Amino acid sequence: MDLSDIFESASRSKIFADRSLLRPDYVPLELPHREKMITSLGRILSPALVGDRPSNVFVYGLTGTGKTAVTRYVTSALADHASKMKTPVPVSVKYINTRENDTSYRVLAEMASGIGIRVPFTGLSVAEVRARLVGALRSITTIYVVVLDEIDAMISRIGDPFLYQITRMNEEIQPSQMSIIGITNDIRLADNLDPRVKSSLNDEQVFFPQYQANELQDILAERAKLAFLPGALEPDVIPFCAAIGAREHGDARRSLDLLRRAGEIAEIRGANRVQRQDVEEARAALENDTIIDSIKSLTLDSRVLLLVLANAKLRGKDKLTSGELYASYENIITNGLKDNALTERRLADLVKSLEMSNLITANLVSEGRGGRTKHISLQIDPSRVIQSLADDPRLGDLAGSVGRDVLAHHEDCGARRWIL
DNA sequence: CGTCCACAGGAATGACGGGCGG
DNA sequence: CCGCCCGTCATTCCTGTGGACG
Repeated sequence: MDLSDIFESASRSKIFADRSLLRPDYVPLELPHREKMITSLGRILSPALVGDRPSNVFVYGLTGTGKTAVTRYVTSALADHASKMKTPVPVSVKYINTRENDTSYRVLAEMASGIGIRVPFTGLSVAEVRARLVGALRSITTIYVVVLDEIDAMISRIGDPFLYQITRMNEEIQPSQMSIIGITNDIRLADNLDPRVKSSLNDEQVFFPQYQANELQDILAERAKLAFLPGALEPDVIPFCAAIGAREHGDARRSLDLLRRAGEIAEIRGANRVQRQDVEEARAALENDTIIDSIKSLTLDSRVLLLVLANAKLRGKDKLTSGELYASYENIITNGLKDNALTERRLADLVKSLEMSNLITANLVSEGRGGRTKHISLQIDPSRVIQSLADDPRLGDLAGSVGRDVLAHHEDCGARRWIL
């Protein structure tokens, strides 16, 4: 088979009609079981069409409950409608993901770009960016609806004073007006906010409950109708994907990912139907992907931490204290990897970020006279860690020897010891 | 009931590369 | 090209702390 055959067969899929409909960022035209949220958000924003500033809104709901899709859908419908019917005041809409744009500078820069102002992505002072944004809004007249997605991520990084600053901008940007839609999956976010921010941002709320399994089925079926070729899905595939998503807090994104990945697996298999078995494999593959991806993005120091934890776990010690971890880490680093090990303080931050990416857990414990420390343990299969680190030229040998040593360890119990 | 362990984690500071405006 | 400011990484110095031990 030559290349053109491969490309040819790939372009004539036996499974997918349009794979892009299953991508996570696709905003569908139909959002089943979200009619209520669509109408309430629409009602909240509708004053924009008659030239009034809509209230600020908080949109609550766990991941994969359709917050982002509904908000994007409603805001873009609002903008379309406004431009079509030539409203007295034009309406502009900007969607900003504050996890990707997680500094005040970048958020302000994105806000500026939403009304056509280009700001260099670094180099100016925050105050300067803000001034340009305000100036631009003042020079035109618009109702500017700004969506701040994953706003909890932003607040934990830059804090709510920034949010307060944004809400206060309204006083300076006349004749323009601005509304903020904050999207969060932290249900209790408002409780921890500065009361002033809370009162101005929390005028209106839209809550997104978890999807039930049967609702997820509807969503998947709706999407599958166009994404897959007729008859490409075994009848139990969609219910199975829905069941998995339902079990994980009613997460539609998760279900859709599974469905797409299962389709890809079936396609690679050369089959023309997706089976339940493909979904099983898709689940394992997706899990593996996120682990590999997060390990790949780590620095040498964090990788060594994982390696130490993997080694300990393979030897039956699944918990290390911060002190033990640091000692082993320092040992490896100074034995030829780098000149200087990081300090304990810095390592504490690395541990924290590893914990954030769910690779490890770190529980604060106090053992009286034994002191106060963290019990740190690997959350993933240690062989995965070793496998992922084996192609790091700096760690390959080390990772390999951990693996070999454990093999040897199993063969003749404890005859050899591999010292970290 | 105070001590004291083994850290946690905040604050201040600095080095550094990127990228502006002038 | 300079001076400035940015975000990021890292260090130094520091105060805080849950609970077993004495």
